[in-house]
Amino acid sequence: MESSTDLLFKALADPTRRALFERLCLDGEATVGALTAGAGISQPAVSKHLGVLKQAGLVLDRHEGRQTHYSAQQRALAPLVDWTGRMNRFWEARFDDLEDLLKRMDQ
Amino acid sequence: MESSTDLLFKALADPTRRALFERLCLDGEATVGALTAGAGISQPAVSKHLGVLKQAGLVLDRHEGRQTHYSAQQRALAPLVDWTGRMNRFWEARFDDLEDLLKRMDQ
DNA sequence: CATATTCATAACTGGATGGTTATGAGAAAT
DNA sequence: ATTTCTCATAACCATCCAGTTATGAATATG
Repeated sequence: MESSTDLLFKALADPTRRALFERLCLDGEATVGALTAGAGISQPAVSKHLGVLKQAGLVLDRHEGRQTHYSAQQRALAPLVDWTGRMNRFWEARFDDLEDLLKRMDQ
Repeated sequence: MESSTDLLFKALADPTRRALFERLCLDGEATVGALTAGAGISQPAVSKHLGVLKQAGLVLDRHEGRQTHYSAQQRALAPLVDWTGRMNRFWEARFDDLEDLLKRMDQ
């Protein structure tokens, strides 16, 4: 079983995939053809990347005639934001402890 | 050439590596032996993971006698936080635009 | 000095992964 | 109906990667 957080990190680990997601964030919805034009790789490769992003919940697809429009689903980044927050909270906590210690030493 | 952001994402993509980093964040400094005890994999595997984390700037190592102490360097998460921020800003911006539009329509 | 401990590195292996070309499915156009 | 267009999937390949065992380097211990 693979956790959804794991899927998320793995999906974003590939730079080509991140670039696709970034473009969708910046420019909004785009077709596979449009995305392929700027990606520097073949259309099937782009489709596969989009499949991975979709599985991670990072993009949505919408079928319109013979083309598929993909769009970013920024909400899917939430677990990543939460995780970094948790990791940093401990840092801040330890920082606060240090401050407390210094304060107590000052008295 | 591999960007430092890329190194960061790739380093965190592996669940074993994330677990090691999380442990260092939670419990602070630890030796390779201690980390190996809880990792469920061989010591060389742990050492390799720590090497990857170190290269990504996520951990620091301190040699003391014959043991090496590793500690989390939470600051290294900054680019990740920035990136998620940038990706979400556009979402918020578009959200703000929608709010503006609704406001203007309301007048 | 000899031995034990702790970690890092080397060499290897199986499986995942990112790319390719070929092809098929479905919708539009002629 | 045939052709064209857009995308997804299949099959394949090279490379990367996470794990292993074996071993060496450096430090502590007897």
